[in-house]
Amino acid sequence: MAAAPKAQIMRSITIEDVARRAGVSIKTVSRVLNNEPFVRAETRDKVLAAMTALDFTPNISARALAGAKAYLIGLLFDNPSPAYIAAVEQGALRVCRASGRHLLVEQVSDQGADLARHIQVLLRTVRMDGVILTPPISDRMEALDALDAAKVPYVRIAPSEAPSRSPRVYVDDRRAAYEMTRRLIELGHRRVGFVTGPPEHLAAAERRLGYLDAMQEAKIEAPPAAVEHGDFTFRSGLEAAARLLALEPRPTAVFCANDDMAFGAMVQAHRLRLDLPSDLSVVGFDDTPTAEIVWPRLTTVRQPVVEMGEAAAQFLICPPKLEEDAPPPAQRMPFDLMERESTAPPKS
Amino acid sequence: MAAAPKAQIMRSITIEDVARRAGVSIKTVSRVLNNEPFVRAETRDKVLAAMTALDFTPNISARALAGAKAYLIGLLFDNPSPAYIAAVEQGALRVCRASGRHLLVEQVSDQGADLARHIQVLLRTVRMDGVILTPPISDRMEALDALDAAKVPYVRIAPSEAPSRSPRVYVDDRRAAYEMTRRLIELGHRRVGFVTGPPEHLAAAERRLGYLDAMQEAKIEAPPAAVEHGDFTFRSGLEAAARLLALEPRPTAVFCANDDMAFGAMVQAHRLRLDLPSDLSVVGFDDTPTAEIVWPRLTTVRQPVVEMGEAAAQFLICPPKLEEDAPPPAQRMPFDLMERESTAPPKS
DNA sequence: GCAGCATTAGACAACGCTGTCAAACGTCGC
DNA sequence: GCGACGTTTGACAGCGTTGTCTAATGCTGC
Repeated sequence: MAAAPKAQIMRSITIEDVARRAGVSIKTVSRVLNNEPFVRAETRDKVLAAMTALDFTPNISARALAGAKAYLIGLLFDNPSPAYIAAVEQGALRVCRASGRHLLVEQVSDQGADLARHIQVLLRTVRMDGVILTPPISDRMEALDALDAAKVPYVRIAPSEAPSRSPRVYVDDRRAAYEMTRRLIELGHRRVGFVTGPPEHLAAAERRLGYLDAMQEAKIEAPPAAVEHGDFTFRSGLEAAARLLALEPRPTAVFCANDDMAFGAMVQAHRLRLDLPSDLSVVGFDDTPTAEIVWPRLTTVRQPVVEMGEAAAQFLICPPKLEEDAPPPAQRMPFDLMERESTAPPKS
Repeated sequence: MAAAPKAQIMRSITIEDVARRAGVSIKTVSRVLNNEPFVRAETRDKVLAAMTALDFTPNISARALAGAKAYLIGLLFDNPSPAYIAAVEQGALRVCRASGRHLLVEQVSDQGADLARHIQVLLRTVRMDGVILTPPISDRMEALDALDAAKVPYVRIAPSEAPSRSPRVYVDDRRAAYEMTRRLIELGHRRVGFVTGPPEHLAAAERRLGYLDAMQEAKIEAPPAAVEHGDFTFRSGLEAAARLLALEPRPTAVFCANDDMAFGAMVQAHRLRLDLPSDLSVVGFDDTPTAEIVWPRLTTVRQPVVEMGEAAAQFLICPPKLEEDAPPPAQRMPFDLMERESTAPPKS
C-alpha cells in the first residue's frame, strides 16, 4: 500500500560521535562513561569535553541490551493502598534519580498462580537491576521464587513470612503494636478491642501479636470477641467497630491494625454518638496524611515509609558487600508513637 | 585480580530459538510477533506453537533499540499530591498492562530551566512511546517545548495554558466550580468565601472564575477579602480559613479549590468551635478518599481521576487518527457534585 | 506453458552500547 | 639496550530485535 508515513528517524548522538570528536575509540568513551579504570586523566578530559560539547546522553536500551546493568528498578505492588505505595514510590524515586536509574512501576494484582507467571514474563520482557516488593506481595513466596529463578535481586518491604530469605526493610510491627497497646493500658484502658488486617498481610498478624503481648503482660484477659477481623479498608474498620462497640461492656479503646480502619472506627463511633476520645479512644497504625486531618486527630504508629522506599532502592543500587553465606541484610527502621487527640483516659 | 565473579549469563530465549523450532526465519517470527501481514495462517500457527512451547517473551530493550516502538509510557509529575498522582498512575497502569506496555514514573521537580533540561535528558536516555503530563507540569510550556523538540507524543491532564496545543484530558473546572457555588447559593448562602490554589496551577484559577461566575450571576458581590490565597496544602487551607473566618460578618460557607485545603478549613472551624455544617458549610474539589472519612463528610466535586489516567494512556497507545491540521483531540470528562454532610443552609 | 503480479519468506544490516581480547605504549631493572 | 611488566587504547563481535530489500512461491490470464 501507500508507503508508511515512516516516522522521522531521529538519529541520536552516539558514543561514536563522541569518540570521533574526541579522537579516541568508542571503547574509550565507553570506559569514561562507566568510570572504568585505565583511562589517562588527559584522555578522560578530552572525552568528557566532547560529551558536553555534543550534549551526549547514553541510551538506556542499548546499555541494557549490551551490558549487565539495566538502569531500571522495578516497584511491584498489588493492593493499591495509595498512600502507602505512593510513599514507597516517592522514596524509591528519589534514590533512582540521584543514581541515574529509572523506576518502572508495575501492578501485579493477579491472584494465585498468575502472580508467578506475571513476574516471570515481566522479568524476561524488561530486564531490571532489582525489584522492590511491597506488602502484601512481599509475603508471596511464589513471587520470591520467580525472582530467584530469574536471578534478579530484590528487597522486600515489611515482609513477615520467611524474613531471612531476602534483604528486607521493615519496622518491628509487633513491638510497635505492643508499645501502643501498652500506652493505652497506661492511660487506664482495660477493655481494649483490636481490629486485625487481612489474613494474607502477615505484618498485620504481627501487630495483633504485639497487642496480645501487652494485654498479657498487663494480665488483662482479651476475650476472643475483643479481636475483630478487618481487611485494611475503611469500610471493614467501620463494620468491625460496629461489632466491637455492640459488646457489653463496651470497649473503651479500639486499636486498628491500620489507619484506614481506624478512620472507619471513628466514623462508626460518631454514628453511635460517642464522643471521641472521652467515650472511646481510637488508635491506628501507619500515620497516613489523613491522620492529621480527621477530628479528633488520630493517635497512630508512624512508619517512615518514604525512608523505607529510599532504603530499599539504595539497597538494590549498591548492595552492601557481605560474606558468602551471611544472612541477607535487613534494615530495621524506627517507628514512632504519634499521640494525638483520639486517645485519652477512659471516662468510667 | 581475582576473576570477576562474572554474573551468570542467563541466555534468554530469543526469536532465533523460536525460528529454529518452527523451521522458519527470524524475520517471520518477528512478523508474527508484530501482527504484520503476509504470513500464511499455517505458518503463523507453527510459529505461535513454537513460541508457547519455548515460553518465549520478546525483550523490550532489543525491540526499543531496533524498532520504532518503545513499549514504554512515561508519567511525569512534580508536585507529589499523592492521592491525585496515585490515581492517575493507577489508571495509566491498567491501560499499560492491558496493552503490554510498561509505565515509567519520573518526578521532575526542578524549577525553572532545569525542567526542560531534565525532560530532554530523560527522553534521550530512555525512549518512550508517549508521556503523560500531570498538573502542574501540564502547564509548563518548557516541558511541552522539550517534548515537541524530541518529537515524543504527549497528553496533558487538566491543562489550562494553551489548551489546544496538545491532546488533553480534562474536566471543565470553571463549570464545576460554578455549579458548586450555585448550589451553595441555592442553599441560601450569600457570604461565600473562596480559597484559591497556587498561582502556577492554572486549573485552580479556572475554579476561581467559576466561583465568580456564580456569584455574579446571583448578583452577590464578592468582596476581595472573600477570596483568600492557598497553595493546595492542608496547612494553607487552615490558614486561609483562619483569615476568612475572622471576617465580619463571617462567611457562612467556604469553597476551597481542592480537598486538602477544605480539610484545613474544617479543622480551623473546629478549632473555632464552629459547628459544621450549621455554622459553616465547607466544600472542596477533587473528592479524595479522605473526603468520605472526615466528619462531617466533605461535599466536593468529584473528578474521575483514575479514568483520566486511563484515557490519557489510551490515547498515547492508539491515538485517534485525525486530519492533518485538525485541532489536537481533547477528552472532556464528567464531574460530579458530591453533596455530603459538610454543607447545609446557613443558620442565620 | 509462460509472462506478470500479488503474496509470502528469508538474508542481512542496522540499532547504540558493552565485553573480550589483543596490540601499543611506556617504564623499569639490569 | 632489551626483555618484562603494568598501563592504556582499540578492533571487533555480539546483545535480541526490527527494517529493507531481494528471492521464492503461487496464481491469474492468455
